[in-house]
This record gives sequence, C-alpha cells and structure tokens, in this order.
Amino acid sequence: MKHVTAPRGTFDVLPPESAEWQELERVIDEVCTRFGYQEIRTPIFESTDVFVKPIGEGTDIVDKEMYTFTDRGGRSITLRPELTAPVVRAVLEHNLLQTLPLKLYYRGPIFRYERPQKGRYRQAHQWGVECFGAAGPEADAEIIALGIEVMKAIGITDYRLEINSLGCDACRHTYREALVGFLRNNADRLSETSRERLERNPLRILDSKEQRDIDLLNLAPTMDAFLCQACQEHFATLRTLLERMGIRALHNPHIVRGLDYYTRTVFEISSTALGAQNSVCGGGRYDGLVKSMGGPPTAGVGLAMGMDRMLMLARSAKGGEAHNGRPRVDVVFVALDEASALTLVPVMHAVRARHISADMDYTRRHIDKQLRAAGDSGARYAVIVGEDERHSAEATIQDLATRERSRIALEGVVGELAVRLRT
RNA sequence: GUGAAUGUAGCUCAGUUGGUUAGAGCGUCGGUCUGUGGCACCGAAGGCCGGGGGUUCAAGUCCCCUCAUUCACCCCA
Repeated sequence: MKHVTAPRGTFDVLPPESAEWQELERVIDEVCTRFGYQEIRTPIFESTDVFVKPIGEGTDIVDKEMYTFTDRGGRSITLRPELTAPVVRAVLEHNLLQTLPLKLYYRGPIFRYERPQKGRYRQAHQWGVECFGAAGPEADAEIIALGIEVMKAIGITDYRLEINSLGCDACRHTYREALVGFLRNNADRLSETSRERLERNPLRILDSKEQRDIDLLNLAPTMDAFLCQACQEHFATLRTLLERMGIRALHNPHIVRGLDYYTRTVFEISSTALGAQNSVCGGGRYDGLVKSMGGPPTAGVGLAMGMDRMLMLARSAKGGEAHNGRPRVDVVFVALDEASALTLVPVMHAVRARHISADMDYTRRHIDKQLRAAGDSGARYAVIVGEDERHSAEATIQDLATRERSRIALEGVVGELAVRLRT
C-alpha cells in the first residue's frame, strides 16, 4: 500500500453509495423547491473576513478550525466552514434584498480543521436554507417544517427536535448579566473549561456535557424569565404553529448554538444513533447578521443540516443491501460474436434514446457469464443476438425474472421493451 | 488540541509460547457447459501483514516512532 491516500478527515464517495448521495441531493432540491426556495451557489473559498466577524471571535470555528491560507496575491483566504455568512455576503453583493422575502437554499462541502471521528470530517457536506425579510414566527416554523420534511423523505424517523429562544439583543443582554453573576458566585462548582468560557462566551456553558455543570445549571436563572414581551410572544406563537402543523418540539432552555449571530429562535435536531456527534441539524434566527455584515437591518432565519450524518441515519434506518458492484439497468444486451455486437450497438442506442436504461457487456464472454451478471445486477430483460438471430434479423428477448424467451424482429425491439417496461 | 483502542487479499476476518513458501469465506476472473443465468464442482488472479526503525539466528507476532481509522473529551453538521 504505497499509494497516496485521501487527506485526513476526507473520503471518497464510491458506487453504489454515490447513488444514495444523488438521491439525497434530489430530495433536497425537490423539497426546497416545493417550499418556495431557490438555489444559490457560492464559492468554496471566501475572503477570511466573511467568517471572522459574523461567526464570532472566541468561537471554536474561528479560533482553531478554519482552513486559512494566504494566496499568491497576499490575500487571506478561507475554505468555507459554513454557508450562512457566504450567502449573506452574496446577497448583499448582488443587492438581492430588493425583493423580500428572499428565500434561498444551498448544498455543498464545508471545511473545518478538527480531529476526525465518526460523523465528523474535515470536509463535510451541508445543505441549508435561509429566509430573509420575514420577522414573524411563521418563517421560523416553515424552516423547521422544511427540515423535517427532507428527513422524512429520505426515511429518517428517529430524531428529536429541540427549540429555545435566546431573546433579542436587549433581553439577551440582561439575561447574560444575570447568568454570569450567578456563575461567578459559584465558579468553584464549575468545570475547568466552563470557567474559561465564563469570560469569553458564557452562554455556551449552558450546553456543557459536564455533570457538575449540568447540576449547577439546574439552579441557574433561565432565559425564559428574562425574555421581553415581544420575544415571549414570538416564541409562544412559534410553538403553537409547530403544534398545529403536527411537529413535536421539545423546549430545551440549554440550547444556545455555537455561532454568535443567533437571536430569538434557535433549534437543533439530534439522534442518538450517531454516537457523540449526535446533532444532524442546527439553525435559528439571526436578525442582526445582515446589518453586522454591512447591509440594511434585515430579519433572517435559517437552518443547516449535515448531509454526511443524514446518510448515516438513513442507512441505519434501512439496513444494508447487497450489491454486486455492477450498474443497475433495466435491459442488458448480449452479443455472442463480433458481428452481433455491431448489429446490437445501434439498437441499444435507440433503446437508450427512448429513456430506457441499457447496457452491454463488451468483453464478449460466454453467454452464461453474461446472463448471470445481468441477473445479479437486477436487470429486467436481456436482449440476445447471435448467429441464428442475425440471419433472420431477429433478437431473443428474455425476461430475467420468469426466464421466458421469445424471438422478435430486430426493428421491433425498441417498441417491445418500451411496452413491457411501462407496466 | 487531549486520552484510549485498532490497522493482515476488493470486503469480513483467522494466524498458537516469535519458527518452512501468510490462510479461509464472500466477491472477481476462467473452466466443467463450441448459443441461454442464479445451484454445484474444479481452478486462477489478487498481500512489501499501514509505513519506517530496532531487538533476535529468525518478526504478521516483541519494542520505539510515524500515518490512518475508530471511540471518548472538546466542538459541531
């Protein structure tokens, strides 16, 4: 094994697994479109500034996880670690906020320099949606519903949706003071890492996994008591809407999210099937983000889902299927000699032109082997031509499930297959 | 970035207290069957035992380093 290998934390997607990715991408496109979102594609890399301010200094992503380098022109460039900030950048650059509300979705790779683990990669893949210009809770509800719709469509049923409100700038600030005050007084009961966070990013302590932190937090003041009237109403209406849409959401006052730009609604979807990396989806409202990036004050809500993790969940829900590594087509053409192959190639081309999937084994091996491979691959029909058929301008069509054979004129093959496969 | 476990054929894994030429099942390819599959039987290809160094008469096996994966922490998708 002296080959060059894929870089740490990256992976190749090979067939037949690549088909699962195509299916997931198709579902994302379909559902987002159905909900009135349009796709946006932004560059894989951006100016480093795009991420530093919006995500926030002091967050792990900015402090130690970004792939940042200087290009030949001396510019600081970063491989995108998430997509909300690049989307906002593009929206402002092209003045898309002229027509509100603006509803966009995206999917693609993101990069974070982390120690790899199951469900955590240096090149990961996310899809997500962003809705700009809608301040009301209907937008929050729509986005959560959209996320769940996508999960349902690929067969994920075992998950947990948790929501919380962080309040607006005003009420969050008062809460923050209260929380910090309380934690300072009890600093000796906090874990070491949380004591450090007390100065840099105190809200993050809320979702600590340390038992001693959890115990202490049960006594700490909670956000609910500090929400202003408007924030309270927003959150209450969101919960009512979700309930009326048949979406069960648990209120977890300890959800805070890792990025600085969230306001009011935050939510997370997780599954125990993923081990320690149990979060599949995260999102929330970021009413201050657009303005902080130099745009007009604009409300925004969004969500991001990890495609790698979704596929892991979809797989564990389905269970493994056996494949023999061959492409799956409906019709397999079998030529018994060179002349037959030359006769069959144009016929196969015509079949493919009729949107019927077809393939032919060009190795010209023994008919036994060809039929066996055809059967294993899951094909429905074999079209066989050898010396006999060629002399009478015919082909043998065999139903691979029933083994029934019949001979028909070569020129009738396309029509016959079209009819048989339609049922 | 911290701690731990594991790396043997394309895949899943055996390989004893160090001891001839490193094995099995599945898969792949060929044959039994000069033109009709899934079964069966026979055969073949495929390995610097993750990489490097060391101990030893002798290393897949013991020691050190390194790379990768997995698990937990951290963090998040």
